[in-house]
Amino acid sequence: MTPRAPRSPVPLEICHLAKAIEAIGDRWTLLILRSSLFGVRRFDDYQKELGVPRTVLSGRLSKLVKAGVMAKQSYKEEGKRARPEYVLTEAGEALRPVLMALTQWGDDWLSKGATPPISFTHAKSRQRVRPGFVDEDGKETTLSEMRISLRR
Amino acid sequence: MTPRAPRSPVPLEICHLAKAIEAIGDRWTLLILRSSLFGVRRFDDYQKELGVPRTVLSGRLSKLVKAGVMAKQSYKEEGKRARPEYVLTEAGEALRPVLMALTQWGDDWLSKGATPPISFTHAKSRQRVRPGFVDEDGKETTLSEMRISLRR
DNA sequence: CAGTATCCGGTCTGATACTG
DNA sequence: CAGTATCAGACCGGATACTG
Repeated sequence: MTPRAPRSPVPLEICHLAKAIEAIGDRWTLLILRSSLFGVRRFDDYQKELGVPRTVLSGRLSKLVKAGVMAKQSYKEEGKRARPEYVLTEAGEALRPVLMALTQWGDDWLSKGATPPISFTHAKSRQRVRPGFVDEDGKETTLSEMRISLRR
Repeated sequence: MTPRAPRSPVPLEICHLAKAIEAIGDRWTLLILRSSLFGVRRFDDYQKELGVPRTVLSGRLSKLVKAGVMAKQSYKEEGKRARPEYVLTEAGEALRPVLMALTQWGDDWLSKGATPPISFTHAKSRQRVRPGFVDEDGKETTLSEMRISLRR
């Protein structure tokens, strides 16, 4: 276990985790990202699904666009006029594993015995897959095999 | 890419990701968890490191204890009197991979070319490790090989 | 140290209405 | 549909003070 420390080895101001928390670490933003990872793209669809106040939604989407996590685009369905949509950028899509890991944490620790409503398996082998860490060859590295290095 | 959908396939009320966001998805809570994963345990140490208002810190720690993510204990150093400390439970410790994944997301997308202040490598091979998904044999499964199943 | 209490100005939340 | 406007109330941020 981690020994007691009066403070973290990485100062807050240069910590990339702290920056990530600053960018997406609030309730509505995380819920918006959840919806968009499920394919929701339109303003009113977010609003209806989450029940988020429209003003707040507007602000959060702008912030996500400015942060480069989402992009505002136009799409056009046949015979209908163009409408805006908010889609994940590559950076946003890269959050999928993070939120999947958080989903499984919820499965494991927040739901007393309930069968998860969504589960992740390997398409062919049907084995359950879980979040972990892999090296460049795709082999798992456990926390105890891992070395955490601080830049001086 | 995920097709456009008017709403998520999993209703919010039963979504374990939504529950996880409810439990730990706010700025201060995430920052507290960051510190505690680095070994911070005492009230004033959190307060000094994060600059969080004492009232807010008090509330967040209580909430985390109630949620089973942290525990309030006593510890005693030699020759000093006992003091409280807030430590991660097993559930809290299980968040380490989630926040490590978020850290790497920050490395990859939030910091224009800056060398990460903290990095994760395999202790022996010295290869960089990244977050991913593994099956029961510890072999990586990519997102495209993965099957996402919904419970009916 | 480890909190709780208080105060104040600001932002966020939530509800509803209005517009292109 | 996709927003902006408005408004009351809650919560937050920051400061400071007080207690065991």
